[in-house]
Amino acid sequence: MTVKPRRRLLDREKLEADIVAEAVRMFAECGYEGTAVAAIADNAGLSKQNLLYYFPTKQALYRRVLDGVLDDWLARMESLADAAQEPADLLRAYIRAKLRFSREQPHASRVYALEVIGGARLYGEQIARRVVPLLRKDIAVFEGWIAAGKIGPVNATHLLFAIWAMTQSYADFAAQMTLVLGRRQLQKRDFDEAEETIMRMVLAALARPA
Amino acid sequence: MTVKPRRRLLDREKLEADIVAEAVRMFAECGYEGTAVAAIADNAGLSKQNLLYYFPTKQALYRRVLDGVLDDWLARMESLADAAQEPADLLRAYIRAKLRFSREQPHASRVYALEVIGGARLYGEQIARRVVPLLRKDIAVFEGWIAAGKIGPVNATHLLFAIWAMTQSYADFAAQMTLVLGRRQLQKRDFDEAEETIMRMVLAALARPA
DNA sequence: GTCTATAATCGGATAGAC
DNA sequence: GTCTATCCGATTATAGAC
Repeated sequence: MTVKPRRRLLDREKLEADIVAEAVRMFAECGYEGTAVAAIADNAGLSKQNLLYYFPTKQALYRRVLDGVLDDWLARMESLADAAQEPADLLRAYIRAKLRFSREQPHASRVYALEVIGGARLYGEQIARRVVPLLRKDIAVFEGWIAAGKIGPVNATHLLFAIWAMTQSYADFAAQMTLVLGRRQLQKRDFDEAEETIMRMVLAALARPA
Repeated sequence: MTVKPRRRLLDREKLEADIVAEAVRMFAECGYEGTAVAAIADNAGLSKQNLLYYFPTKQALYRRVLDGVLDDWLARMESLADAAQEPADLLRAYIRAKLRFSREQPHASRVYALEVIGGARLYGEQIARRVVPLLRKDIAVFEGWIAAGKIGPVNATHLLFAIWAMTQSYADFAAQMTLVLGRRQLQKRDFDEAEETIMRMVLAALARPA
């Protein structure tokens, strides 16, 4: 009596997860309007009509995709800000986590970027609710360090924008980077070198004036 | 005999420029697939059929838009790399020019970013032909400085990626930045602070080891 | 839950008169 | 060059049988 519904629930969750995974990939590659629900369904192995049974509208699926993107990203990042570590250690962990997300979930990064570039019309409220407070908190942490004299008087807001931009671009601009590097795709080595270069820039910028 | 055609040519150029300007705005806000030719035509003050007389297909218009984006951007940037200035001066001019482009032509920046994020399917060849050689040349300039001992041994490729990412993001991620800053749109002051912060990071990273 | 069928609309593109 | 009219494929979404 309780076993069967539980079993079915898991099946359904698995199916929905498959659909969402395929939707992430397609929205990232073709954009929201450029992606046909039928194409997502095909690649996920079910009919368009059946997909629309699980997700009543394309917008609902899209929101669900972005929910998942934020869930994953926030789970990786939230644990960082409240640690009472040294600035250099915390920043390395932060940059490493964000770069790792760009490497492991490039489609997720790109779907988010596409939404923001388009003015966050469909998902701006969630960004304001879930992302912005976190960014503000990070900025406050930086400013706390400055006030405590742990780092030099850098502009905390733009420092965070810079870290975000540099790490994000290894997902969003990978196509251009591979052209410059002459590779088919970015390698682990590229991300290691990115981390080192970004860390060098950030740490150097934080130095206290002599 | 020569006057009339000349006059008409100018009219046509002006009309096409208007169409392209409107197309840039719409492609940036809605993406390629999300933009209807009819909407561009409406906003430019002519009929869809008439627009398709000037630009035979939507793709042709899109390519023309990106041609214009690159023309503008390259004209602003190309003059920088061959100057035999000091690294710090040249980098400030470079970062300033790129930030200025993000500020004055945010739509152009975003159309380009959308194309790259989508894998540069429609315009990759042109990027490979017109952009990549320039980026490689910039990287070579950095490496020349390192070899000459003018700057420390930074990774030139990733340094350029970082500069590109940081400056580009003030167009592409403006929607998120305004949410964080609590402003309706980015101000000149924000770009000044961005320039200062980015310059600080880049210059600090270039310092020779003691 | 899955299938067949279909509604309803929109999009890019063309034909041909003026 | 511009207009009216129209084609035709694709797309989201729904109805209803099984």
